[in-house]
Amino acid sequence: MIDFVTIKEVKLKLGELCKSKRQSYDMSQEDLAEAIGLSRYTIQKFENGKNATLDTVLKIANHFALLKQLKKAIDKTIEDENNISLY
Amino acid sequence: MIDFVTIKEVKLKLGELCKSKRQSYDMSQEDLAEAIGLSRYTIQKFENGKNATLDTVLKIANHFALLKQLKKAIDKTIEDENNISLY
DNA sequence: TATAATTGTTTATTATAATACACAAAAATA
DNA sequence: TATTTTTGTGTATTATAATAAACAATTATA
Repeated sequence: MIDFVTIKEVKLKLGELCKSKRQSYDMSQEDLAEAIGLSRYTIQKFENGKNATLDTVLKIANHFALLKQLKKAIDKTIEDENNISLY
Repeated sequence: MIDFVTIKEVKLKLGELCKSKRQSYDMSQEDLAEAIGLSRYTIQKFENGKNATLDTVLKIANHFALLKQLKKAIDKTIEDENNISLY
């Protein structure tokens, strides 16, 4: 399995997720921006795969109730780190 | 289940994950910084839960081969969005 | 315990994300 | 089709993340 994932790809995916969630809530970019105290331009850029700050990403994730899921994933990754493979 | 997860918590968790991965590879902050072309100060701040850019986070994730896992998680979240609950 | 390595912290500077406008293009809707 | 809404894009300014360098405080190791 030789499928590389690039940083750019992930940024585009994150933007896609934001757009997908936002539309499911019937919100415009303006609505979302206002709801979480960011400018529409920041949302606009994020949804199109541009660089952003962690705070921006997490504010969006928080608004769409994704923080718990994210924390769990991080916890699991840390735990996996400690369990040395038995094989 | 009323367990809130805050943005600050997640940032601290991400820093913890970075430190955990880094140490498992027997790298110092300086080693990691050099390996991915960032300054040690940037790694230092990230590991201690400060704000960072998405690029910084993804460069670190990429170095520890976590991008594929991340992309999968995003894809799954997007898919879940489209599958309206059947219950 | 002395030495070396790593981490934490400070200051000044540079690069860039975020903001606030405005306006055009595109999409939705009346 | 006309009107409204939403999205995309540009420019200038502000806020702040990233860098670089030095030094103190810890932690590891000889």
